[in-house]
Amino acid sequence: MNIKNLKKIKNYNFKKLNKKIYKKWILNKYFNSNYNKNKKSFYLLLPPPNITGDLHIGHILNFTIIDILARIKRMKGYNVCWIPGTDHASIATEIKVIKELKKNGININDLTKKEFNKILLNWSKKYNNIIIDQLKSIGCSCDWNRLQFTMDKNTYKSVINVFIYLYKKGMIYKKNRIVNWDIYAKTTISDEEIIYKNKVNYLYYIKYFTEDKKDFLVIATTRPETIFGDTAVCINPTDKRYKKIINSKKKLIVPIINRIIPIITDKSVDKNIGTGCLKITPAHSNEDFNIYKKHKINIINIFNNNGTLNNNCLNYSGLDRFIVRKKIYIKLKKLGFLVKKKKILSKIGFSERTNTIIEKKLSLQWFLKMKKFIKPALKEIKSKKIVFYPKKKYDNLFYKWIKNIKDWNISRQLNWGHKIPVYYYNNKFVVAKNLNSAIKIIKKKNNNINIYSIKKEKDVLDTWFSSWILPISVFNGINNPNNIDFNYYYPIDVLVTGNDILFFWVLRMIMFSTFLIKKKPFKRVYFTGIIRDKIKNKISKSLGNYKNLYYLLNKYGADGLRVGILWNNHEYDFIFNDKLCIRGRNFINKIWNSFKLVININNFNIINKNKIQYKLIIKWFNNILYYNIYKLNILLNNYKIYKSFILVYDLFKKKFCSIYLEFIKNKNNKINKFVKKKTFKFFYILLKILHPYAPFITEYIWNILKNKEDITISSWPIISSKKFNKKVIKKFNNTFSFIKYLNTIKFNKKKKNIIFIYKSTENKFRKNIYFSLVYKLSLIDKIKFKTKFSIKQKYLFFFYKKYKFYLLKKNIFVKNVNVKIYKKINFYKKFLLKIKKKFFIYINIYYCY
RNA sequence: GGGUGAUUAGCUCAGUUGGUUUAGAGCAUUUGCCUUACAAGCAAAAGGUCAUUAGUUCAAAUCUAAUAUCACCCA
Repeated sequence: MNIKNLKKIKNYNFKKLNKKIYKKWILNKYFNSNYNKNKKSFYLLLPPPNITGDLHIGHILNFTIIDILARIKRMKGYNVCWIPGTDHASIATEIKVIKELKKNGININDLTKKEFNKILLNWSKKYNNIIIDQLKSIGCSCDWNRLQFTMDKNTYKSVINVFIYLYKKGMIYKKNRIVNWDIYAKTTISDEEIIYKNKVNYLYYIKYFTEDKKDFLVIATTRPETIFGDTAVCINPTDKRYKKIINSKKKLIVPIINRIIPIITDKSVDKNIGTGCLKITPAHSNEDFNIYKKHKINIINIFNNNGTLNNNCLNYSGLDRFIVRKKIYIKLKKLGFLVKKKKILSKIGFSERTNTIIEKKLSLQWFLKMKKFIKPALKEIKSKKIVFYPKKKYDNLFYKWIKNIKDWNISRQLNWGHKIPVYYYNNKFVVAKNLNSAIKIIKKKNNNINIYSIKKEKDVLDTWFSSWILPISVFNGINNPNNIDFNYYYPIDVLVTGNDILFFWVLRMIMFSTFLIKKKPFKRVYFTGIIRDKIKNKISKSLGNYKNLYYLLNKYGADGLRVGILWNNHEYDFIFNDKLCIRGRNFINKIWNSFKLVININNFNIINKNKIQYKLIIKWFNNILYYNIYKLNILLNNYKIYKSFILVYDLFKKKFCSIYLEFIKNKNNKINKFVKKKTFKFFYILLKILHPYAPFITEYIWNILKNKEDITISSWPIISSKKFNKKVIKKFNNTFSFIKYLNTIKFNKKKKNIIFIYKSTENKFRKNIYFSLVYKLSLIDKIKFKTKFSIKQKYLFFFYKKYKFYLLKKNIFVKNVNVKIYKKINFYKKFLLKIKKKFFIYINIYYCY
């Protein structure tokens, strides 16, 4: 592009240019990474976004941080391999698609399984493409040759192999247990997918009469509709209130259904909850199920999969659980069994995905034994070889989780996901890679079997079953553990993720990797806070409380968006709004305009004279630039991304633009050769350190200035502490703050202004302040040193730090003399009071003696 | 109930192992400026019992304790 034309362009046109720039990066294969034994590897993994929809601002924060790390490491000469991918998100996607179909008037019950699967597949393709396009538009420097999808052939194969491996080790089993049942999705869900909410509820007190109807117990329950599943009433054996009735060994009659049930005793019953009598419905509560196992009582399931009551519930079968609750309440009241109804506040579990109340239900499911994962994972965490940023105490959290870990329910009653590799025949089953190998195994056991009677397991695996193997499976390290790439790159150098999936994903990856290959899955974990909306809700796909990414990109540009989102400390949760992006865009604009000025300087007339002020300002910026880059590298080594950005922003805008450029530009269009050369040098270095944060605009400017070289593959500046002098920086800082102070004094601009200072402090003053800069940047024309002052008539004195200086009265508007001085006086008055107070106490004590 | 973190300007937040400067930015507000990089800008002003109370110290936004409020995680 012609440089003269550039001057006319007011703003950087990101809409036109960003795509071109990204294409160029891809064409030059800058982001592709291959095995290279001479280079240090740097492995990054994109936490795969769910294909439930497009990306939101929470993803952008996460991915921008990864990109910054990737770009810096690449410039530092590492072989950076950033693997992108998407997650099939079995339950989340399936629910989303069902809802979407419903909107269009399609009921999934009308579709065959094949049709439904086809729709799911098309959905996944569509959103895969959108997500990839969005990742590219924000400038993510991923290796697209290694793109992953958790339902890809390779990952599928890995998942199946892991399942078979664990099954052979005896760690996977099928059993009837109490699980969390989502009545809308009609599947089990994990404990972690339940959200507990405080809700107003009622406690119903119900009379259970003894068989001879002479006596009764009062039972308190929040769920009267479950009386159909009652098979016992349980009391704490130490509860004195019920000693008589327990000893009488009478049995009870369940109201309405008139079932006869025993009274049993168990220490696990809390005497203080309700009346101390607990009705036992073993099929619908974990605690009740445990009691059932101990005491050999009956078990009765009363719910259908959709939350209605089943055939065990008289004429209530087929009705919804909450309708039955109301009906039972009325009936109990009518028959005189109800003692009272009490309002209480209780926590009720909702499904994260469908927002329906979770039902506990006895169900035949696949489980993974977790005990064997504990030891190796604990060992890794205790050794503290995995470093967490920001540095916080996660150890206790991990220990707590690991200690309380239960067997993992890995089966889900869904269509979308990895099918469990199990084949049934004659009420038995085998575990096998595919149907053919299943047949072989079965035939060995029973030659007479009819092949067509063999049926595959319908259930799929929990989404997280493919996620926890991901760091290994992306290199095909499960199917082929000896491959070069896997051994070269593994483990991940930094995992960047939100702290909300610490348990779901981070801990499970540690458990899997340390168990299977006895290696940690990552060296470091960088946690970001969670982005919230105006009312502090978590921004998420399921809430839909975010603006479309393309809207933000069109309005503020990728660079503006990246910079904007970095402007808040993301170590904690923070609230996002558009103002951040405006700030980001304005900063990008500043970069653009500084570029225009630098080009302008290129056309200035060269002069040989070099004034002392220019020498000084270059000395200053030289020092300040190298000092800040030195600090920047320290911050980056400690993974302080937010602070690093603030430093770069401050250095560029406050120091370079506001001070340096303002200083050297002039109306005469003249510049010294040395100044010109230095200015360009500074600008190049600044572009380099800006590049990871704002990759597009810096690349574009670099291309123009450096004649088509690319900044992406330039080298990162590394500065030794010898390149700057802290004392010099301090002297400059003093000078600037002195100038700032002087500028708060209202001078009479028409007269010559002279500062007078005591001769005795001259040396100190000269040591700490550059006079020539003071002359240039303030209204002071001269600094003079004197031995005597006639204060009252002529002069007014001021304090700057330890220095006392004088100005001629006639040169100042006396009324406007610093208000802040009075503030300081107030401060010292208070300070004095404090001391007096202390003295007073002291004197009092003295008098006591 | 247990755990973790937070409380600084009207709003959103920085503030390094206690002292480097009068506790800093950005937005919003007020004032002055279309100046040859930038009005998406420049120059400046106003705005703070650093949640409260006590303690340690020559010195506390920073360390300790208690209290209050809020957020998140777990049961």
